[in-house]
Amino acid sequence: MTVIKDRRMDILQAALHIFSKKGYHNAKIEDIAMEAGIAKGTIYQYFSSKQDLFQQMFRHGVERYGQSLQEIATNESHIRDKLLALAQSHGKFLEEHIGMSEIMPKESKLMSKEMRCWVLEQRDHAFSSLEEMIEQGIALGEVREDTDKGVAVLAIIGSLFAYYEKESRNKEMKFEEISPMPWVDFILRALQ
Amino acid sequence: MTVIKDRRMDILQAALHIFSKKGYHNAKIEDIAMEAGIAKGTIYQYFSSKQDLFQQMFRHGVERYGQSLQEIATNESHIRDKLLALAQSHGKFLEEHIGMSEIMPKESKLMSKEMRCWVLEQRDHAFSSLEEMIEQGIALGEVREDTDKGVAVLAIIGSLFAYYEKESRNKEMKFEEISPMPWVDFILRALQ
Amino acid sequence: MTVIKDRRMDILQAALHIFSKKGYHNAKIEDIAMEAGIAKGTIYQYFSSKQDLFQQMFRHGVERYGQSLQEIATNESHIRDKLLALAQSHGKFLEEHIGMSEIMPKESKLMSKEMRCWVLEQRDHAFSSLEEMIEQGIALGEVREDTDKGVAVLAIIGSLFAYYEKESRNKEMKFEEISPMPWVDFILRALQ
Amino acid sequence: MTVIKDRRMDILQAALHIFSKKGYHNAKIEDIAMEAGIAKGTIYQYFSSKQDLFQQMFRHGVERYGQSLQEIATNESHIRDKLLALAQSHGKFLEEHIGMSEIMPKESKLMSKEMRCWVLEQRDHAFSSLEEMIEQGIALGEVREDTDKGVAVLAIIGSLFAYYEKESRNKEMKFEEISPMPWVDFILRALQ
DNA sequence: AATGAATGAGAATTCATTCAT
DNA sequence: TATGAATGAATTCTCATTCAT
Repeated sequence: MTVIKDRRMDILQAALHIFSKKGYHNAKIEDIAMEAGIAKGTIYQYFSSKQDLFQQMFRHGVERYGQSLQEIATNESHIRDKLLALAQSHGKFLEEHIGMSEIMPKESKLMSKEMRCWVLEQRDHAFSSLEEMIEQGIALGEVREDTDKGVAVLAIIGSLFAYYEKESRNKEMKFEEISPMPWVDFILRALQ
Repeated sequence: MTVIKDRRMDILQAALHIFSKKGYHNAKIEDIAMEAGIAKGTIYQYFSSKQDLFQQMFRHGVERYGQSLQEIATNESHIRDKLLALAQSHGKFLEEHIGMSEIMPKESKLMSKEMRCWVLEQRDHAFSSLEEMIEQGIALGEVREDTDKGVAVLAIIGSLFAYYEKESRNKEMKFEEISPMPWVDFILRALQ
Repeated sequence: MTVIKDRRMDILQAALHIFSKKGYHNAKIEDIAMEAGIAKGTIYQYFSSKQDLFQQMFRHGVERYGQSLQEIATNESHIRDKLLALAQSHGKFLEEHIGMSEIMPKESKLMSKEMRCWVLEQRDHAFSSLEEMIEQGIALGEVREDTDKGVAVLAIIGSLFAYYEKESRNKEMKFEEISPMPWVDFILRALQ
Repeated sequence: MTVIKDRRMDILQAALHIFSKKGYHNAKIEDIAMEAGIAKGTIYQYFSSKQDLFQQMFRHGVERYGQSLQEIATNESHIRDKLLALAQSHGKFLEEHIGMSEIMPKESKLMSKEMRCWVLEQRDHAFSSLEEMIEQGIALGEVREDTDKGVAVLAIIGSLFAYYEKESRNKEMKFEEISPMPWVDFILRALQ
């Protein structure tokens, strides 16, 4: 069985790595090519421009994050387990996409209007999943009925990011090693 | 009475505006000069480089944010009022510094090591103030004793950012017009 | 048979020409690129900066001059023939490197400390070769025994430059056409 | 008696100092102003441009050198004393105008055509004086009759510059402290 | 006359993109 | 299809010069 190398995927991976490490403007096409083990020109066989590469990479990452989040939010387990899984998944994602959360730029050039729309849609999807999670929690009697779902979701996401960011900076540990329990406990207190 | 124009301040303001709108790399020195109503070269009379300008602007913003946060966190009022004030101050700050939260880049070139340290210090100051706020709340019986202060602070900050970001994007309103009440209520539920 | 173009050499040649004609600061990178028949950016594929280009060009020229001088000074011929060869070689060199003698600048920025050292070393090498030439002349009875070798060498070099400079300016002839005989005769009188 | 400060002279002095130290292009007008103890703008009250300042400074230096040389060359003393005086005067001049010999650039922008002509004229004057010196030496029987005056003059000047340059670089002494005797002896051997 | 803040033309350098091999 | 040398638009920064005070 031959290993079929998917050049496109190699490049996407390399782009993720380099963009995350250096940010869009400091990442050189050549860096990415080198990381992918190919020549500069080859990238243009698969992507029409640096911007295109960035957008496709971004889209790829967002999709995967959204999927994983949806799966967790809509499975059958208890709210506590879901929050736990959410946090773990977030940590794992950060491990791979380290720095990605910091490169989403406002620059209109980087994000076409459609792309921006798509990102917001994806976010809304994700938020819907999480709101559904809250609803299920309410249905199961695990979450207080008077919970403002919208705010709860924002607080969950916002504090999750802040928590991982702070923890990873203070203790020099990998994202996956960070214990999500304190965060889960805190959130649960607001929900229950 | 002559109006004394403080060129340096003008430039700092213009820089804040342009950097926020376009991001560091897409903001041209000439844009900033134009916004400040001066010529390109004049900027270099007050700042040694684009990077220097960025850092001074950034420092200026961070300092002001930190001060306002500290004042609120350590005054005499109840926890609810403090959270409210915090949110309002945040909204007001975002109004002026629109987009600033999105331009803090990972790029090591933009942030000298000392600068980075200083920023983290400032953050720690801010976090300390907020932890103190929680403690006072506990002392006053307004906050549950078993609250994990560190996590609480992270959740407060993280969810505050997320809340304002989402609200402002959905409803097209100014930051100052966003009602902080839903957020305050949610956070209080976790604390009480 | 394809003509293999050595871009690096082309650029070095062009740089020599332009720097010689205009001096370091008035020589624009674009001028040099144009002279070399390439685009501005291409120069930076071969040299890291204008300064780097200057230094490499300079080093190249100095090396060649030093080699030719050493060969002449240490061969087997009589002192008169050596002086003659020296002058001819100098003329030929000036023809190619026209103006080079006038661009060696004091500016510390143009010459790194190591480069400066290297240049002085090269000079010392050259002077040693010439002193040896004088010694051989003494050994052969062609030069007076009481000759101060150090001063003689300086006088030879200094007057050689002055001679060619003056002659070329007065009579509008090429360097190679200038007769070195009057100079040789004068120097010999000091040596014999 | 009040000391009448001649601003123009102050500036000329400062310019000489700074241009000599840094070369034309690296000398900033502000540097010169600072050295002269005045403000940048003031220079433009006395000189129409940087170039004008350079030329006037240059002219001033060349004139003084030429005068001193002429005086020495045409006085009544013996050839040996004249050469000695020449060397001493040269050393003294270098002391004041340190580096000046290295800033005369080819750049056509720095030297107007008339200026260039004038410089060459001055040189011819100087050379005439020196040729006259040789002639007097011949008349007095101190110099061989068959001396090629033109070449002799060139050799005198060329070797004088080389001698001082080398000596000053090797031994770290001031120009005035360098003994001109070895040089005088060598030149005399060629002349006698 | 003296000042020095403001100006803006001009130059070095970078790097995404092209295209001949 | 893959390459990487060549390109040149775009941007930062410098500093001689001006001019209102």
